Amino acid sequence: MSEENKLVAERRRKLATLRTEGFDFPNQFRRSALAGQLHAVYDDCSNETLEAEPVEVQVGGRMLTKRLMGKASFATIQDRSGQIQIFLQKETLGEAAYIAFKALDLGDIVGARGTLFRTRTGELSVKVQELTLLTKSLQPLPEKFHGLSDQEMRYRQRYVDLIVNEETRRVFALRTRVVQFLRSYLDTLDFLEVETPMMQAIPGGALARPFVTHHNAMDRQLYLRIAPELYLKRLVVGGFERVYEVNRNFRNEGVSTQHNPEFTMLELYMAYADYRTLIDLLENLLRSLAVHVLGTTTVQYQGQSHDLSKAFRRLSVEEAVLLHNPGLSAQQLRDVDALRAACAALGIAVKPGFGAGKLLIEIFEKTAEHALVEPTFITGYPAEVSPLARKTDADPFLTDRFEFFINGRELANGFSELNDPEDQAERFQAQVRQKAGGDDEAMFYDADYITALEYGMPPTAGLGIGVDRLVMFIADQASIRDVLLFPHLRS
RNA sequence: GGGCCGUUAGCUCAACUGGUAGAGCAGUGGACUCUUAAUCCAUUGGUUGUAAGUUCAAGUCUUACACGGCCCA
Repeated sequence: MSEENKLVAERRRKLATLRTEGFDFPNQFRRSALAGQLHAVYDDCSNETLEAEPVEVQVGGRMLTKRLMGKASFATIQDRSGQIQIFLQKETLGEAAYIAFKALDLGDIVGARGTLFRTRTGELSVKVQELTLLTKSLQPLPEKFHGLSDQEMRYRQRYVDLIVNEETRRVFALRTRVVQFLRSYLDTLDFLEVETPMMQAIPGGALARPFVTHHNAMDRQLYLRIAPELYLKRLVVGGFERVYEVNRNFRNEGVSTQHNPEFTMLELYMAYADYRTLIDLLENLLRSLAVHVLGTTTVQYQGQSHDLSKAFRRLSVEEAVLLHNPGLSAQQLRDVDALRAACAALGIAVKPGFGAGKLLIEIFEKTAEHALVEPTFITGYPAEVSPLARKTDADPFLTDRFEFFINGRELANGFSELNDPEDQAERFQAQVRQKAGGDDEAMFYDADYITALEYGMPPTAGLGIGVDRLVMFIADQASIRDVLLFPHLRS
């Protein structure tokens, strides 16, 4: 926009006038109370009580509504705790101050000193003795009734969304409580929170395309991490037997309602445990989380009710595939030719290098995953697609791995860790062959990680939880962008 | 990557089969000492996402592009 709009110009004129009168964005005003506290403490107080023993307060916040009359006015100010109404009379303030108040704009940030009272309709309010403009707002706020509803602007100008949309504030406050809960839950179990590199020379721990960056001083290519896994397991080798990390992973893929290029993962590693331990841990964690942040084990998600107090469903990949593909038999699930034919019938594009495990997972994702609506643990993932997981003793085609689904979406992934350094080296080599064959999501060979395993990692299980998706579920949001303060958008 | 939908005043939305773009809020001026989506009177505000095209005439039809939303891969 070449010419600034008239509403902004009007406010700039007001600011220029204010500056000539000495306004300088003052910062000495201090509050004695927040709106929410005042409501909590005094909402039950009668007006007689408030007048008998006057409560003087200093409140401050953004002015969101204004109801002007000739000699008295009401306005609402909002602080981090909520809103409170202020009442301004010409008689109390003096004529000049009252006129100055009338010239304020919605969105201005003010400080008010006065006493509490209750209006005739019973609303707790502050009768203002002195009003101070603290910050002049130059940009007009969205319409007061509908708020800001344009999705793009809500994401691009999240600060405006937060000012005017209570629901947005609720979701992000809830997100913070979810993350706090995850930390406290693990801290209680004697897990140690750690931080590991986000810039890695060898990106590992997941099958995904990495972002590439460059370190100028060292003239080296670095990758943004796709997962913290290999570093966290090095710490288990080091004797940190219970560790976790909560932070960002970066994956160079498309954007959707379920994907953002940077997203938050909680990964935890627990020595002297196996994947079953972590299935139980996750089930308990989710149940406790719901009770802690929502006050109930019944979670409503997009019109669907999920009762987390019941034992979660458990099913193997192969069972799920057989359930949704009546034409396939158990024997065929290990038969490359049969699986290849099934993929062709389902319209799944496959590559020549795909083995039975990879083909099986393709069929699972196409036919079964979306149907996992109720909370479900899926177990028995093929070794071919699980290069860091321990093989199942009785059936080395599979690994001791699980994923957790709600509403057809993967929320978590865990397994008994592969701690045999020679097996791990072979799996890395298989990945390198796939990468050479054109699979740019395949893993690199991480020699130092093998060395770490050669020092000996105790039997260990690990779990990763997609925090954004978990928050989507808990906060009943359909899009990942609604649980990310600043989601990725094209610029 | 593919399909469908959307983009109009600062914001929320109208504008029928193509016929010179309207309302509410916000703003401006005025009235009003208990309002709370305050009310009442008056009033300013638009290169209809961008660029082409069809037409006497385009917000409306066509094409391309940009950005967004939903669905699919």
